[in-house]
Amino acid sequence: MKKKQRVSIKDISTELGISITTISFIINKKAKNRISDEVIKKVEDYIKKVGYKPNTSAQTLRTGKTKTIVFMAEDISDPFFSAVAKEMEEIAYKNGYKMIYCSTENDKERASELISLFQDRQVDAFIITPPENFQQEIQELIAQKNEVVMLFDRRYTTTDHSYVILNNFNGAKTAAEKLIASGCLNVAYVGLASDFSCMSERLEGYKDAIKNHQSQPISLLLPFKDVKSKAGRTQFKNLLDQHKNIDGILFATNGLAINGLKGLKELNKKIPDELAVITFDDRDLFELHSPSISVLSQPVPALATELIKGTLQLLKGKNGPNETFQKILPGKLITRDSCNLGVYD
Amino acid sequence: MKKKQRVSIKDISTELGISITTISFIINKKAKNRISDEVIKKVEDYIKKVGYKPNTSAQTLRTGKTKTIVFMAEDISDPFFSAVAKEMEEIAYKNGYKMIYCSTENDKERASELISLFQDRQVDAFIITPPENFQQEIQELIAQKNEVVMLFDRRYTTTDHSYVILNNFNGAKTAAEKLIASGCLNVAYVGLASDFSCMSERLEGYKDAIKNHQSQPISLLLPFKDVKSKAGRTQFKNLLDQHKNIDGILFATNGLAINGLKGLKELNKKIPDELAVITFDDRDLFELHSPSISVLSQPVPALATELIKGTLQLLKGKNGPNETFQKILPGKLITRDSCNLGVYD
DNA sequence: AAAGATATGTAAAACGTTTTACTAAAATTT
DNA sequence: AAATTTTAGTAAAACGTTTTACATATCTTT
Repeated sequence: MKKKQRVSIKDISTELGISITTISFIINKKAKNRISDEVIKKVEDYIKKVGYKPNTSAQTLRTGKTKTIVFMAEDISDPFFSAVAKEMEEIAYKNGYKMIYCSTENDKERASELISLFQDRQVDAFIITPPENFQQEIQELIAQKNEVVMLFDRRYTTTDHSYVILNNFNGAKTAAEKLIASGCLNVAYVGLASDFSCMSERLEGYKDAIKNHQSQPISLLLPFKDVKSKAGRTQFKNLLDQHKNIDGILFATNGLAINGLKGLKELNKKIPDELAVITFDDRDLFELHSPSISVLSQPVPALATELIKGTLQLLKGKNGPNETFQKILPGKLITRDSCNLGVYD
Repeated sequence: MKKKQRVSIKDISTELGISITTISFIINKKAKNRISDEVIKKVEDYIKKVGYKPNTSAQTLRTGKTKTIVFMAEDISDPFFSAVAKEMEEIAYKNGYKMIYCSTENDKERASELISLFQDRQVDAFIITPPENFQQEIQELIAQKNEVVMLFDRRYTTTDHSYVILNNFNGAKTAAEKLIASGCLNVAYVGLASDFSCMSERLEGYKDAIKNHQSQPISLLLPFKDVKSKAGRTQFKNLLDQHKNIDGILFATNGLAINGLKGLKELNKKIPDELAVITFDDRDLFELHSPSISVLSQPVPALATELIKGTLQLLKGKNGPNETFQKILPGKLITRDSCNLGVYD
């Protein structure tokens, strides 16, 4: 019923007999040394009283800024990304920014379309987990300098840009070393066939950990499309078949681990007696699994905080348009029953 | 480097020597019987050529419409809600709408703040899973008629409004009947102490299923804050302790089930031999669990499609501002190992 | 051929801000 | 007391649309 009429600066102006300019200055904290304290107080009180809120579209139209940050995740319904999204949203709002989420599905075309769409909508910043083979597009996006660009989860070593990522090398190394320490003699690595930095870094971390412990690395790199597929599971089982001596597995993502665990269940493999397991990315599934699965967990709150704080800092742009923000955060090994081999020695 | 300059209607106007008005009419498909086909084609071709996209803020400023839909979920990082969100986003974009997500955390204050915030931002529609004790606020929101309001997952039977929900009664009944059919003699219900319609409907469905099979219903209703807590788990264990004869459990939400399964693990209860289990809401965790857990799964794609289609329909507003959109969709029982008691008879 | 109808188009106001360039009065300096 | 600076404030343009009200030319009817 009561369609309440929004009050505009003009309304305040006529009501108080003060010019629009003056009021705008006061609202935007540009009134110091320009407007008397008396008038400032009068206006501020009135604004509070009537609950005035500036019209966002008018502000955007005038300034070209939308106060909007886009988070383009690989898949926003993935618990890892959605948890990060949720944390960021909180901080963004407190700083007067709204966030929009979307998913690339690791699809180049889709990602390009989304970027173009959001550029039309004049967003101020992109936080992106780029799909594969996307370096060129990211470079162009950065070069245009229309928006702040922050990469997440993946970075390019041959381009200078802002990013927040996990210390993937150390994480993988720690996890693989844990498997070795638990008594594994032949640790295999199951990862993604991908140009993502995080994937090569994890593989390198694994290799570094095992180099003095087993004759050669054993790895399976699946294409993205097979992470959750039966075909992927078959390839995984084949690996175990070809290398009967494998007694430990490091999964590079939670998706790979879930599919892998399904495969192990189908093969009736006993964890950890026959095979110890550690995976990247914690999920409550892993805690509840029988046996519970050890994980290299990503520090979600810290990642989210750094991401959004870094982005906001770049948006303020105090250090010029070429400033970058780069953070590499350590993961944390959570030991559960899936790698307790040593216990049974 | 190449900051490409956005082209405006005015640019097109001066370039083509055609008035702004005419061009606007053509863009908005209001040119029929007003402008010659020749001019229409000329303008449309030019627009395509230069890739003109209207400035959203200017449109909003002029029309008061933002082409934005807010999805206020209980927790957007919950797999169920984020899956629904993702599906809706897709369709919304295709229809020229963008979506914003946020989480109420089942907190009244927070929900009110969010609504107020988004009203300031002039969003066009709210899709809401209301927190508890929020009926009054929802009623007021609807009465203001400034935005389209669509409820999800919960509804109020004493207010006329739009909603899309699961057929909770039938779902709970089907699940409980399955437990009975599997040989359970004493089925307990673990739910939420809540004024949510879905919760009372599920409880009723359970009661209806068991009324001719066991002397009396056994139920535990936990407060929202204890769903994931240790305290909740303790209460659950106490229930089992007080009713030694319980041989089947129906969990009303996946959160309750996860915590409950942890409790059962701590008690070393054998599923399904000692205790059969079914829960609402499928998650890959349940498939992977040992034994795999039977679920009453919600039809996520259908729910999402109905939600967004309904909202878009109301936004078009062909049938006046008092039109409502109400859909109740059936769930699907997915039978897995956790209720295969009968097999062992 | 005059009157009316139709086809084709445009001028200008409005949406609500921000910001540049200005004015007028008061205070300070010379 | 004149010149200068400071203080306190404002007018008006601009951002890019949509839409109302109007204008002109052409066609149709009488």
